[in-house]
Amino acid sequence: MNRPTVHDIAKEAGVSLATVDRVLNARPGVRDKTIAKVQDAVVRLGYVRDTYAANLARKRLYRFVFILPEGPNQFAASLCAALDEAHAAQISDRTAIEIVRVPLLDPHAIVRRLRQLAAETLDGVALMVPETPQVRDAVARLKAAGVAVVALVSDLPNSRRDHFIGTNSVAAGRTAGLLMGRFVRRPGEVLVVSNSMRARDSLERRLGFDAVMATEFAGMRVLPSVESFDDPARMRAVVTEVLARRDVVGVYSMGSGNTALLDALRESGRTGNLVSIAHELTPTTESALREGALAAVIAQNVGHLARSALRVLRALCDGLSIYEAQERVRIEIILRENIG
Amino acid sequence: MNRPTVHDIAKEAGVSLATVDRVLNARPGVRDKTIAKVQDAVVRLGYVRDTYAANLARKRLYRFVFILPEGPNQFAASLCAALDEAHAAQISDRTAIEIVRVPLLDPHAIVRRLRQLAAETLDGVALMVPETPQVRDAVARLKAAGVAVVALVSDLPNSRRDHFIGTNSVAAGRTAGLLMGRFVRRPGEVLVVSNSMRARDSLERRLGFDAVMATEFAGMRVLPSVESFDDPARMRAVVTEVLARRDVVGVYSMGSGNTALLDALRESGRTGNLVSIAHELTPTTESALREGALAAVIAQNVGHLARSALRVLRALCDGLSIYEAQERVRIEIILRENIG
DNA sequence: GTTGATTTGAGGCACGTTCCTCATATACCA
DNA sequence: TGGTATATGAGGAACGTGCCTCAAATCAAC
Repeated sequence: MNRPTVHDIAKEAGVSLATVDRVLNARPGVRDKTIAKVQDAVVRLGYVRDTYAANLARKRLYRFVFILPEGPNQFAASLCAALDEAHAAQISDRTAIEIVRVPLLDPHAIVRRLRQLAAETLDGVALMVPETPQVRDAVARLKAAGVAVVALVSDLPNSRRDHFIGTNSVAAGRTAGLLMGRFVRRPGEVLVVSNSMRARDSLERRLGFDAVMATEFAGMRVLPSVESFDDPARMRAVVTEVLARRDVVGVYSMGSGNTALLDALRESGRTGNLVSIAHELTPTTESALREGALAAVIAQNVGHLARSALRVLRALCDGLSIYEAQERVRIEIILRENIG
Repeated sequence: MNRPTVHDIAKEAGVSLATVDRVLNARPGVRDKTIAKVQDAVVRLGYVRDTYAANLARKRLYRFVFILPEGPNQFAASLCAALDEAHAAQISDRTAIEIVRVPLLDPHAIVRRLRQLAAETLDGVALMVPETPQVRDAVARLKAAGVAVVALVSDLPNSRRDHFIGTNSVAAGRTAGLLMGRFVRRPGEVLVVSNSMRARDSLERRLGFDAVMATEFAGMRVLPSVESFDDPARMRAVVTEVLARRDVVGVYSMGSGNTALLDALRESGRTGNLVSIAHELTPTTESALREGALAAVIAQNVGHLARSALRVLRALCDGLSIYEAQERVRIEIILRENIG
């Protein structure tokens, strides 16, 4: 009736507790035949190790490192805050986390930092960095050293990462496109801005956005992406100029840098008859939503990202299966009325 | 450095382990002065009981009952499935759950069922039922018997429930209103349908919906609510008639019964130039989204509801604080592109 | 100053697991 | 057949907590 324990396994397999333990923890010195007997009993009884008791006995401490972009990135900042909060709330969790900020645009710095991580003192790493060959190598090294690796927010599909925690950027872009098409009430042009089209996320969002706009809202012309390269002044200047010269009915901001964008929009005095859509809920985008300068925000819940990353890393360390339904990060649509 | 244990508390307070145990578990036979000494040490060291070790020691089993509406309610069905899934995934959790379906429209049956619950064999109850005086009394009885009580999906604000897990219905209605106003492209009338306006949720959704429509989209006229009383035939007939006679540009479905509504809409052949918005993601609404018969669905994630209910009930049983950020259920907007 | 009640201390066993040690049993090889 | 290497068994201590018993200390009231 009750959950079977190691004792039950020992009895069922007709071996001693010590042997069961050796098998369960893959320690050497057991004949294959005996291993099979034990594993058989495990299956028959449906034994599942009590992780908490095991962690108690071995005084386990999960040591995780989070690699996040540095710089004036509000999204990364709120993700940091969410991580701290999740970590504090799960204080009973035997988990130590370290957050490392790296310059996003310098792949070598990222890899240098990854190399410094001593695999012996590390159980898992969560990475929010662009995929480069160097990063792929670094991931392979970590995996070879037995460290769990998850990609966070932005996937590393061609690396050996164990798991990706985040949303599908193409679908997010499609969602933005659908909202844009339905919100805009007259034909015209749509301005698309981004920090840098080198980022995979921006590319994929654009892909999805364009696909929907082209097939379903052919009355609107989507202009080529305008890049700001993390320079607020440039963002302001470019946006101001385009708004003045062209018949813009919508603005889609694919990346960060929304503060400068919104300043330019407000200055133009056209927030009233423009549909603007941005990504990620930050203090900037939230207040813009409330005030009406942004029509919608496409977001991923940072709290969810943080908690998922911690849960998935732990499951990977324990060799447990991952509860996909809980870890799927949803593409959220935030309007003025459902911010809370 | 490490988490303090009861041993550390004993040392810090200058008392024995037994006394610390008596204080922590509120057992009698300790002088007030000594209690204070121990509690002081707890605060000084920041002691937090290791719930897992405690549960291990006392072989704790959490026994929860979920009261959900019976009948052909797709939302309740998917909530059931989500509960089963959450429960299975958290098998290591020493939790036994029982799901009881009650006829929603019969308050007496609900209360009769609640009376049958033996408080001695029960740690917590989650209720998804309309608030009536009888239900309030039943909640008070459960609380008096030391049972944790949470309201699920639909709040019981005037009862003694410990917690509410769900969304703000007024805000959900406002969100629907905002979407309706922005999606509809010409003046006209909006049809609002509901199973029964006696349900608090429907009333509150209508309130929010009307508020937004009136203040921001005055060009549209919102018709009085049409009630179907859980009768698919009636729903079909009424909707078909209204669509034929009036200049309807949008349909807002506040409750369940979407299958019949969608049948009527499809039959009318007007899904193409109607904006229809419904609540809750079910097989019916999901396929309607994909096919374009529904423009949007306002939803709460049933998986999240289920997991939150389990977590909150456990936290209540253990006297732990609730991690609000994780338990806040969001008002989700689902379009064709972000269903996943 | 004694009595009796209350409060406190000391310790042990349990929970399910890990990780030891030490002794014994079995298999293999010469 | 003996010797050696390998497998297995038996048992114990520990992790942090709960819960129990029994004895000792302290206290209040007489």
